[in-house]
Amino acid sequence: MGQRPDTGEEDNSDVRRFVERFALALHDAGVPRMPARVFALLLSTDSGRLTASELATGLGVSAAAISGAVRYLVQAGLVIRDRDPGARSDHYRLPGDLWYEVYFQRTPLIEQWERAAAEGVDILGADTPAGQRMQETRAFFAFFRGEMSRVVERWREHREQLRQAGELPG
Amino acid sequence: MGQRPDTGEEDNSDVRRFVERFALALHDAGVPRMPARVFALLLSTDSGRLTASELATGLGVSAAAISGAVRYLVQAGLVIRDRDPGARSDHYRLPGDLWYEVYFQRTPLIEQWERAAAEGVDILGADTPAGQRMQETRAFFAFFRGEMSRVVERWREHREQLRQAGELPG
DNA sequence: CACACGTTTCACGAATTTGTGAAGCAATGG
DNA sequence: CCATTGCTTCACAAATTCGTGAAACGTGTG
Repeated sequence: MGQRPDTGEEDNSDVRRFVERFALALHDAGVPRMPARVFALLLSTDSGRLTASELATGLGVSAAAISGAVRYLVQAGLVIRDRDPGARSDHYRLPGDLWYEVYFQRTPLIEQWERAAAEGVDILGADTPAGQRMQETRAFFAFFRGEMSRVVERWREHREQLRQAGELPG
Repeated sequence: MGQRPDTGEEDNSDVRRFVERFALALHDAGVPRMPARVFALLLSTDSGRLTASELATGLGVSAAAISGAVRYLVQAGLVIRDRDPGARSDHYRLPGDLWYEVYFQRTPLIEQWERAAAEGVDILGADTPAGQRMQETRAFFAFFRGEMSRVVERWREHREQLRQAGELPG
């Protein structure tokens, strides 16, 4: 954890325990284990930006584990890979507008659910009780997808208010 | 699948494929495999209510697998266990207001995330960049929890509109 | 009351996920 | 140009999850 001053074993141990705990919560939400740990570690660093080597050291795992994890996170849009000109190392960093991006990246997943439900209506029969329940399920996902867009826009507004009220750093 | 007329192997096979597909989507969202399959099967039956034995037959698995799965779903509040007086079998059914209940049951999970983030602020230091990012994370979850309550209330209204417009069965 | 039924629990094998060490590959820098 | 660096890939072992069959348990019914 090159970005954190090492203020002692106990402090470091608290942070590491927190990282693992947060990663478990992400895992419960469906994120595979190593990507969850990488994301939680990035969240817990001052820079929000680490090399693969730093990630491996910070989590106490091999470079191979990091390679798989960051591939997942980059593909999911949860982490951005960049590199300074002339540098040897890729850096992995959090999106600038973090939670906006995280939830924005959920949209294709919800669309996928919506399509699955729509196909379910055909398969089950639009005039059957099961088909009608599935119709409602499709309508819910369509509705939810639209609402999520609005929620994350409102989050930005809300965050701005919190910043002006001094409750979040600006 | 006692509730579905068996209209032929191909039709049944489509439904079963759909169930497995939907279950995979639930699994991607963090639901363990067997509970996801049970939930998807209940969704796909006309009654939305099956015994353990019917669930086992419908999914082609053992009674033991169903026992574990329904324990998870009942504890998560996603399925309700009931029994007719004098019957030998428990039935497992979907909540009446399905998607309202599903998302309502997510609230404790969001609260858990919020608490984890609050603890992270302490651990990382409220005046560090990492701590401030975690402060924003906590604020996001608090905001999101409130918004989710509103979203599911709005869903009910929206669904009522769809019903009156004839786009959903009433 | 005895028996059958409908699970649930237990012990464990099968399947899948996770993460490793070593080799391979691409590119940086002297 | 070439040695070194910083990964990525590969083959596979370790860990975890998943699901089974059999036994145990609780209860409904004749």
